[in-house]
Amino acid sequence: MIRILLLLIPFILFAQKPKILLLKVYKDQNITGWVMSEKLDGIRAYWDGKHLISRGGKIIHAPKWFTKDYPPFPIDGELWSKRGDFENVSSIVRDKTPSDKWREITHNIFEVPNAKGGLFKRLAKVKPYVGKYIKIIKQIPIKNKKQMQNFLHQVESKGGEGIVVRDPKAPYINK
DNA sequence: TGTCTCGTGTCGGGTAGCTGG
DNA sequence: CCAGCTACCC
DNA sequence: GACACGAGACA
Repeated sequence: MIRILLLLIPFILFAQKPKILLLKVYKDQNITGWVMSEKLDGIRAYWDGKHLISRGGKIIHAPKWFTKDYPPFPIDGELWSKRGDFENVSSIVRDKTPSDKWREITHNIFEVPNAKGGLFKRLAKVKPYVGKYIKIIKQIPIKNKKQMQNFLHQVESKGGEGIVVRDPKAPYINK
């Protein structure tokens, strides 16, 4: 129906590799008190503390210098460059022998697996590591439905894919 | 019974990688 | 080097 | 990801 996506509260565990949370289509639930962010159209990448792993569990060969300052704990986000550049990002990121084009890429974090507390507290753990390549996706508190619709239209007008809304109080459950 | 939701399966545009000629 | 097919991304 | 279907849940 609508092009808004809702983050699954209890999420699904992937076959073996990454424990990834998936998105559901926004229905019409109470989202007051929730947060929203732009849904970036890039490549999902999970950092397990040592390697970047794709949604399907494949290792993403990033240059040494790209992951040099990554944290020792897991973080999850989207490899992205700019709007409407998915094919390019896909190409860069999936190259087995990484090129200098990785300079264009940023890893936009939206989750910190295994961390305690609500979303903001978890994301705060990443702050010391934010730099040229690691970014934290801005989470905007939702005041009401209208404000959310405005944000969605704003994102779409800029060529964005949609927005993600989620409950910041929900902990990251590790099943 | 009709409607809505959710899980599963298939297909598609596009690129990387492997192999054989 | 190139065509054809598989594997992955969303 | 986009669709198409079918099994369940619900009123």
